[in-house]
Amino acid sequence: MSSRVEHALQKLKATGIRMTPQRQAILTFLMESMTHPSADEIYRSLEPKFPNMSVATVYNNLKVFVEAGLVRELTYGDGASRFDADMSDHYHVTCEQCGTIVDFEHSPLSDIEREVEQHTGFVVKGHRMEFYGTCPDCMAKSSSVH
Amino acid sequence: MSSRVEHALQKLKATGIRMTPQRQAILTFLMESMTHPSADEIYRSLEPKFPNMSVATVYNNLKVFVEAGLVRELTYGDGASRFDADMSDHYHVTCEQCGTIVDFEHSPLSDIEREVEQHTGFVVKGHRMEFYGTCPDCMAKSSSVH
DNA sequence: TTGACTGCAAAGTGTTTGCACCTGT
DNA sequence: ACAGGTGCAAACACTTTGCAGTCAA
Repeated sequence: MSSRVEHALQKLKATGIRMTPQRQAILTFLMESMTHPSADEIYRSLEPKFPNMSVATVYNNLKVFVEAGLVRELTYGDGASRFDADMSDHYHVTCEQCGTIVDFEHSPLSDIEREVEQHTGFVVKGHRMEFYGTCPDCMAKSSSVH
Repeated sequence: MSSRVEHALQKLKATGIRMTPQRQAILTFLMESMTHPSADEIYRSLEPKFPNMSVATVYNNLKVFVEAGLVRELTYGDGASRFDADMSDHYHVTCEQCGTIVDFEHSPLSDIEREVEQHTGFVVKGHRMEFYGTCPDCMAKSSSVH
């Protein structure tokens, strides 16, 4: 298990949150995954290891993680929420064809946040930016259809 | 009725989409509204005028408008989608306390889109940015609680 | 030991769909 | 006339909740 996961587990323990095999498996899976999985994807991925685990447990734990500040919930137009255990500042690029979500590292645009504050009178705590388009794979596929 | 609404109705007609009182009312309400209402809010707002209209009709028509490029669907973490008939480039500022959504005019960040393309190989069609924080009203309320 | 967690099933939301009837063009 | 729209209810997908039994600390 990576030290990142261990660090997260420590953080949970410090908050008085109990450690269970399911909880640990869900968090580990999320932290080691690059694909921003949905609750159902997590559920199905862990099924071999936890055949009796219920979806409710996945949802319950995701909520615990989000509240503990370990995980971020991403909502898109389509169906289910996706979950991201990478809490560093980064944006997402989504393929409209196949649904792939890729990270894009970029320093946060704090200057534009200040602009928003000046124009709206809000106190801005953060922002979220999503790009959408077509991924290289889908581009290749559609261009090969002559 | 504003000329903006009339123009939109013309656009629909040109696409071969039939005009009905319900459809017209939903579109007019959306275009004259500043609050990015949800389907249910639209439904309830039009209830006095159309007591027999069903929610399905609201959803059906919103889908028609989105497909016709007249309306944009906004999804947030919480429950329902919200709909925005302002198709100009702008971003949204959401109050985490009361849920108010305010528009923020800003020239689109096309330079960062190009950056994304270079780093990810995607063809980027657009982006969406949401700011979140506290609105002036809620700030006043919380600071008055000594 | 005991409060927190799990699994299950049932309930809740928001949205879509199937179908008979109706209406705009 | 008739393709397309409406209203209604049932179906859906995702998520939450209630509860009895279980387990980590």
